[in-house]
Amino acid sequence: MPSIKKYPEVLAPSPPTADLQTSTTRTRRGHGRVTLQDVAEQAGVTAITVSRYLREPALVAATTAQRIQAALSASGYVPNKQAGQLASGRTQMVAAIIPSISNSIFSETVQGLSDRLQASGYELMLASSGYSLDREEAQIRAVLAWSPSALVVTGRHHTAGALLLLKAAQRGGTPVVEIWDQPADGELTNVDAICQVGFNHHAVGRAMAEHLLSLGHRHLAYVDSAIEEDFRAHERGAGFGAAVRDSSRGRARDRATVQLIKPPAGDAFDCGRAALAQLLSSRGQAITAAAFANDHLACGALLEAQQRGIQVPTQLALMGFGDFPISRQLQPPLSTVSPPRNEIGVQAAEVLLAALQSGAAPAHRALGWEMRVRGSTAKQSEPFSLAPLRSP
Amino acid sequence: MPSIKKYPEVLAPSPPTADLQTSTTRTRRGHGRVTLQDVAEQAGVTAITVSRYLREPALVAATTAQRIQAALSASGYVPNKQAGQLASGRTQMVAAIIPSISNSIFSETVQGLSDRLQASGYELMLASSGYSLDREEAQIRAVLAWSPSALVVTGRHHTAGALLLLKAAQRGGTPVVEIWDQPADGELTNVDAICQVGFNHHAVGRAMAEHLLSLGHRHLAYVDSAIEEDFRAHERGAGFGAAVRDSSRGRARDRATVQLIKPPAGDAFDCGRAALAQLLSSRGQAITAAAFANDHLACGALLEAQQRGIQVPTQLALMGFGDFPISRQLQPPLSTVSPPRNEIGVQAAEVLLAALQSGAAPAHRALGWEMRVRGSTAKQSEPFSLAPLRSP
DNA sequence: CTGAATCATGTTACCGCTAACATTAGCGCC
DNA sequence: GGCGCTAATGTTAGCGGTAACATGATTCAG
Repeated sequence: MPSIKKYPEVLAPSPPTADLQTSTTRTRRGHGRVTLQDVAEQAGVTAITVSRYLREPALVAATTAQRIQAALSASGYVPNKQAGQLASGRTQMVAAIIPSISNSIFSETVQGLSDRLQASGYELMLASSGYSLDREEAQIRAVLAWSPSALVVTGRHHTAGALLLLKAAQRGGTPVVEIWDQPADGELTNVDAICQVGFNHHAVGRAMAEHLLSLGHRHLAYVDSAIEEDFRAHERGAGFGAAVRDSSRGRARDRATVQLIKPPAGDAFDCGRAALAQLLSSRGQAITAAAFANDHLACGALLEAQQRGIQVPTQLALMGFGDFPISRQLQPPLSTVSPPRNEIGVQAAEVLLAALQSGAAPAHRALGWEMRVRGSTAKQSEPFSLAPLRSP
Repeated sequence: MPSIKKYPEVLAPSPPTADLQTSTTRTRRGHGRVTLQDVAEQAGVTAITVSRYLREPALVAATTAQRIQAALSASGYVPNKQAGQLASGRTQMVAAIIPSISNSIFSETVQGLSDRLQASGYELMLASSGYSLDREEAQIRAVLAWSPSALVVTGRHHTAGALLLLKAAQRGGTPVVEIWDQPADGELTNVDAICQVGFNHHAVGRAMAEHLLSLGHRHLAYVDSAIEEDFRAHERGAGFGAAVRDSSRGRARDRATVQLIKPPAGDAFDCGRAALAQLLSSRGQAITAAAFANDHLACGALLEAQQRGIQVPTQLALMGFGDFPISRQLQPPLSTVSPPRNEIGVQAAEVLLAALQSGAAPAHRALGWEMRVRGSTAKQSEPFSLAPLRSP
């Protein structure tokens, strides 16, 4: 008596959705889902014809198409991407690894990326590294196992191992793009470098310094991010410092000074508040203007200044980076640099989609940013040296 | 003369990473990646042994394990999840669909979800519906094609089609969880309802009203979200209204009134500012306290009040929802309700992981929230009726 | 009316991995 | 020394699709 081979735990005892009989020839496995085969049987064709109908409807005859369409909707067929991908070697998925999902600066980029990709039929697989390069490497490794169509990583700093993986992926035909960054001036961009969609943070730092210098400030500070691995913030700081030093090159007097302040870790607004205290207690010449690694820090300082009765910008000018919604709401509104948060995501998607279509390597794309000068760094009617900040 | 069948465009002309010869028997396809087979040949075993080593190292002999390990690292093998999933019927991926990625309230939930899932070896596939139920349905359909291990959707409002898909998935053994929501009081929860991890927004609305009523306010307003499909905000409004009306039930005098205000769409802070204007120009009894659909709206109103010289909370008490970082920074700090933003993600992940392990349906989980009473609704020394807001 | 071109569909052989079962070797023990 | 038992590895047959090629039915030029 032939024993009926039993299915491994079939999770759905009831047939899925509609009551078409599952093909009787099934021998061992079968995960209990409606397959192309099932649809094809119902429509009186073979699986490949249904497959064709789904991918290129023009290839099947109109009458067949109708029968297939009917069978499809009757069965509630859901294609199996895994199978399709395995067979075709193509996935319709892009993996992205960002430092933090909850950080608003990246979440808008993810939104742009996701929207643009979905519009072209790609899914997004998201991982966050928590600003750790080691975790980033592990996650690159993990997502590569899904054979993504393309890969998005944040910034141009990676572990050696991660870089190997990225370059190998690139060579293997999986476009890779680094977002939110561009090499600093003078840094060599070698040929097999990874495509970048972003902007030069060093230049942003310079521009911030130049803005403050142009207003007559001579004793400046840059309040860096508390996050060790926020390389982009550090780089803006480096640019800021370089610009200040350059401005005094060859001068005997009226030399500008710059101080780098590193706040303790914690809530960004609170960090900003703490940084203000440090600014006020700076030894030597009193600081009259400060740039911050991001708007939250700057807003914290601005609010703290308000509470301490320090006049902004008269006694102390402040500016941020990021152009967060809150920044223009405060009194005075915060001067800041507006990066193309959403646009970076959209452009990264477009660069990747173009590369996927053409087969060529993705192309760098330098994006613009804007300085938004507002009340917190408004022009002074009086020169600063005449109204110095009295340090407490 | 037997013609050699050519490969379809192989994207990587150079062999991947290491220079082990690809198996010579390959006939047609082959996407040019290192396979288990390749590793197995190098290690002198068959593919299944390598597969076992990777999944359950204890099952292979120590000496074999060493050879396999050597072959693995020499080849730079990256497993093919698609193939593994197709064969095993199991994916290590959870799909989540949220209204908006860039909205900070959800991004923290996604962070919690992602972190917890990754800790258990699951990947996260993310889609955002842009607060549209139709797009949500389309995206549920799309992600189901990836046979996710589990599915996360936001809220308990879905199109009829989406609901069918979700229930079918659930029956098919794919756990589904709705986050950020719980049914309102009295709403029937039928048996095959979908698991929910969140809290009751109606109750939050009630609590907000009760807080304001307990401070002596009698003329209240709820400023709703400008987003049509922010059902949770509407529900808090409904709870708010119900509590106000309940408080006056059976009373002849000193009855409380409530007004629902819908701000125009736009930047949340600006909406809040505009809402303040509406509050001040309300006909009838002057409003002395307002609750907002979220902290951004409330902060906007608070800032606008500051600029108009309206005393908060003396003339007008304000409270928000969400407990965003900025809220406790303003002067006066904003009273608000603190939802378990991150915790919802973590708990959703745990509920799903538990369901996946046990095979049982995921369990509901009601999460707590806290009211944070701060300066913007501080207790009055004088009863409010004696210091009414002079409407302009 | 015939043969080439075209259209619509089918057949076969995989993609890379794993479940289920099969086999082999080694071991202890009466 | 043969038996059962376990440990380690192998064999087979898929998972559910799709690429490449094959085939049969039409169409149409000459």
